[in-house]
Amino acid sequence: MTKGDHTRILILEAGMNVAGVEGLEALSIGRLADRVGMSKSGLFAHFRSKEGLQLAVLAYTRDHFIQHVVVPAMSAPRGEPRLRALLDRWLAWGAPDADSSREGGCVFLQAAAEFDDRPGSVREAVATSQRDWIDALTRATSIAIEEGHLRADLDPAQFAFEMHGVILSFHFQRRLLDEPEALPRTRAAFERLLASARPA
Amino acid sequence: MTKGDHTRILILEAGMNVAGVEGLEALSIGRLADRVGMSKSGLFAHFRSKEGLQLAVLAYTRDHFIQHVVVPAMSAPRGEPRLRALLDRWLAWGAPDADSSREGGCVFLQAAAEFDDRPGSVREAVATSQRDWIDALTRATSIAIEEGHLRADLDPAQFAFEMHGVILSFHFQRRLLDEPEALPRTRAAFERLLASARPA
DNA sequence: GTAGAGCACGAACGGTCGTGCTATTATGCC
DNA sequence: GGCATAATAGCACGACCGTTCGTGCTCTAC
Repeated sequence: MTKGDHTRILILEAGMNVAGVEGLEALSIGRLADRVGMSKSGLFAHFRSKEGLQLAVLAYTRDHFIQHVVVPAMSAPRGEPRLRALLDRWLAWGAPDADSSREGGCVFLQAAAEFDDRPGSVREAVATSQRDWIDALTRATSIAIEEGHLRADLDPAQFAFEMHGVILSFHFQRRLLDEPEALPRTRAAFERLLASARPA
Repeated sequence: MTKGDHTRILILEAGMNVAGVEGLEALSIGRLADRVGMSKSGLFAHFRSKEGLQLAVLAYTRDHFIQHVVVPAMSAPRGEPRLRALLDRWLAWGAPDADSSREGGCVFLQAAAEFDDRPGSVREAVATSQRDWIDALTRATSIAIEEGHLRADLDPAQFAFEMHGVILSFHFQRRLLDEPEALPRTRAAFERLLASARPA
C-alpha cells in the first residue's frame, strides 16, 4: 500500500464520521481537509470532484457496514438466530455508543433523506446500497423459512419491509427524540414481528 | 389581512414545498426569493434571519399537517377507524401524487435527518412536532383500546412506535427506492399490526 | 395634502464553497 | 544516489451564501 492509499483511507475514515453527523452534502472539502490535517487542494486531488469524494465515502462506508454488520451476522446460524444477529449488529452500527470511535447516525439514512429528490450518481449509489441491505434481510428471511423457523407462506419481502420499519423507527426515536425507551421498544417490536411469522 | 401577511404566506407556501424537496438547510433565501418573484432582501426582512425563516416554514408546515392529516382523521369514528384514517391521511401527505400541488416528501422527516445532530431551536421545533405526532398516534391507540377494538393489555406507546415504523418504511421505500410495492406492503404491515393487537 | 408606517428593492459586505492551475516536496524504483 | 513520478501545498477564481444598509414606493390616517 502506497502512501497515497494510506492518506486516502485516512480521509475516508474521517469522511464517514463527518457524513454520519452532518450528511454527505454538508461534508465540505475544506473542513474535512482541516480535520485530517492537510490542505484543501491536496485532499481534492484524491477525488477530483466533490461527487467523487461523496461516492468514495459511500463506498468506504458500505464496506465498513458489510464488515461490521453483514459479515458477523452471517456467522450466526441460519434462520432466526441470523435474523436476530442482523438486527443486533445494525443497532450497534446505526447508533454507536458514546465511547465508540464512530460518530453520528447511519450515513445511509442521512444520505437517503438528502438525495431522495436529487437525481444523480450519488442518489443511485445510496439506493443501490440500501436495496442490497434490504435484499440481505429478505434472503435471511427466506433462509429462516427454509429452516422451518418461519411460516412457509410468509412473504420474505414483506417481512424485510417490516423489519426495516422497526430499524427506521429505532433510528428516528433514538437520534431525533432521544427516546430512552427506543431500544426496548425496538426489541419488543421485533419479537412481535417474529412471533407473528412463526409457524402456527 | 395586510399585504405583508399575504406575501408572508406566499413565501411560506413556497418554502414548505422547497423544504420537502431539498430540506430546510438547503432552502436558500435567494433562490426562494426568485421562486416567489421578489428580492432577496425583501424576503429576508420578513424573517430577520435564516433560522427565523426555517422556524416559520416549520410552523406553517405543522399547521398544514394538522389541517390535512390530524383534523380530518379526527372526524373518523373513535378506535380502529380513526387509526386507519391517520395512516391513510399520512400516506397521502407524505408522498403526494404527481398531480398534487405539493412536491417532495415529508418536510419533518427530511428535517429530522438534517437536524438530529445539530443542536438549536430548529432541532427542538422538529422534535416537538414529531413528539406531538407520535403522541397523537398513541392517544388514538388508547382510544381504540377503550373502545374495545384493541387488546386491553396493549401498550399504546409500543403500538405507536411500530405504526410509525411502518410509515417510515413506506416513506423510505417509496421515495428513495421508487419501490412500486411500497403502498401494498404498507397496508399489509398495518393490517398485521392491527390483527396482532386485537382482542383474542 | 401631507406625515408616517409598511413594504420591497438594489447594492454591497465578509465569508465559504468547489474547482483549476502551478509549484514544491516526498516517495519509490534502477 | 539520481530520477521519474506520485503526493501535497499554495494561490486565485467565480459563484453563492446570509446579512446589512440606504432608498423609494404605496398606501392609510390625520
